[in-house]
Amino acid sequence: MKAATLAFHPFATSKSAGPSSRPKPRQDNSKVARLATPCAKCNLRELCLPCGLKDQELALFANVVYTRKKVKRGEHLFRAGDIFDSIYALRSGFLKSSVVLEDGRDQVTGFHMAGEILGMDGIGSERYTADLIALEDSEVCVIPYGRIHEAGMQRQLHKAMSRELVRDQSVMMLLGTMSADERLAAFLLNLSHRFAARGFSPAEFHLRMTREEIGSYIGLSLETVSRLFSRFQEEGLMTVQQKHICILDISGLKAVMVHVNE
Amino acid sequence: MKAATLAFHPFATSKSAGPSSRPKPRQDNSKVARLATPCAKCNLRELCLPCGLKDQELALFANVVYTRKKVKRGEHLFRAGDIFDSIYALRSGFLKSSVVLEDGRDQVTGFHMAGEILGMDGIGSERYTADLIALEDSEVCVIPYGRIHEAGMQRQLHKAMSRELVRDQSVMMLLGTMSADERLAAFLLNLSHRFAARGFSPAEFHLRMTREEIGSYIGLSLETVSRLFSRFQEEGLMTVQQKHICILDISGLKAVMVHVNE
DNA sequence: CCGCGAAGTTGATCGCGATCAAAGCGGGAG
DNA sequence: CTCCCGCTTTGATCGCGATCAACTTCGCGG
Repeated sequence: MKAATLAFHPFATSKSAGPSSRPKPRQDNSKVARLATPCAKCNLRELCLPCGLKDQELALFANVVYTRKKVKRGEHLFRAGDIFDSIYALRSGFLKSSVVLEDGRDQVTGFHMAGEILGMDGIGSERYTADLIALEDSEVCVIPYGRIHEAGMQRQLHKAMSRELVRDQSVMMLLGTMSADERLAAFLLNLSHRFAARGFSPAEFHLRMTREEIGSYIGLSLETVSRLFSRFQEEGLMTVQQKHICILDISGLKAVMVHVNE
Repeated sequence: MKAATLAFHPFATSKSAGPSSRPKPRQDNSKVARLATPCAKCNLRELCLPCGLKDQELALFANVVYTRKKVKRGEHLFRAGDIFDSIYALRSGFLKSSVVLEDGRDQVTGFHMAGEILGMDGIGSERYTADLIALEDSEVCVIPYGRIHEAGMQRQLHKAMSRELVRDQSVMMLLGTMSADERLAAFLLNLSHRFAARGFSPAEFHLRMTREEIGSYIGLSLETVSRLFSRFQEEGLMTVQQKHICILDISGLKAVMVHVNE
């Protein structure tokens, strides 16, 4: 069911983009500036929204997606309440989404890596409902929602949204029924899996987020997250040096999720 | 932004359906049995998927939706793993969705009432990912996913899915950052709001689910849910007699969510 | 090079909510 | 009607994870 591992390096693609003098996209639809890397040549096309399209359809889609946008570490791609007009395909980098309650409490609701689609929460209400913040310098493709039908992309969009619904289900599961160890183990396994699907090592990677952000996402305090990292290390499941993670015993981690509570 | 209160009673509509000899829908597309209540006459059209469609488009949509299905209390509409082919519009009744972990733990992931769309989690993987179980005798309209485009309903579907994404966000918020009192208060306010949008009293209603199901949904034990009901009653916020709920002080309930933790 | 602030680690304590247990209550079947 | 079973309530206890606090490490800019 899972597609074969892809061998490319999306996080290293946007370095040669040149100086900051990027041309404004023109309003003239009939003759817009083409992307240096249109979808047909994009490393992420097996993973991104156009996934599964034929060449012909891909060309149509490329007509709609002709703008890129860079978001520097710490900056917002958009904020909750901004009016919705586009969804975004993450080309490179790493972002988090978070929502804020009236009283100031906030929670991280997701971490996003290359190939994922952002901003779909805005379709329903014409406004985005979450903040999207870059955890490292990132680049997205801008997909104007109003033109999605031109490309016959509705099906793909349905699928992307549906997959997000399913992901939310597992997070609800995690927050609703799992103990602290299980949550962290599940979180790490999820990251590992997603890195692997992008051609990176499933065992060794760099955390882009702080302990506090992890804790917020999985419903724990930052101290508990830190303690669990230490304990997993003692138990030989992994090594942790700051944000550099190395999973030594994947099946051991998986076992945490069943063994702990017997 | 919220539509005016609607005055109808979807939960009382399906009684006169007669004996169990309901005709099988025919395969012949050109001349299918028409529904007794097509979308154009349905009480739920302001709330349901075709919401916002013009008469003409509505007629197209009604061509696609020509089957109903009854689900008795305790029965499944579908199960996690079943192959996906249709989404469903809930016409009357009340259902829960739940997912099961390998080790048997399960969690309720949602409660659903008239006008809501079910099964969208299946679009991404061609399989449903949750169990859908009726908590009272219910009736749904069957919407074959493969024919959705005929009706030009993609936009509406996007919106429905997006709204569900946003709802999931608030559940994650609830599970991730709220205390027990806040969770139950938020849950009650949500129910109240949804009943009101369907023309029922926002203050007085009947819970279709058990304490255990509530607890599962909001991440608490059934005992804690029960204790909180008792406490809210002592505090004069509401009355509880088994499953019959009466909210006496809505703003008091809202205040629980900020006042408790100062 | 040093100094400073942000991020992370570790320890000690406390309280919320889970868990175990036992007693009411209610509704449906015979 | 009565019995029975599932749901609910209430009590007593315990443990996980939050919180408060102190200290360390890292990264960055001057």
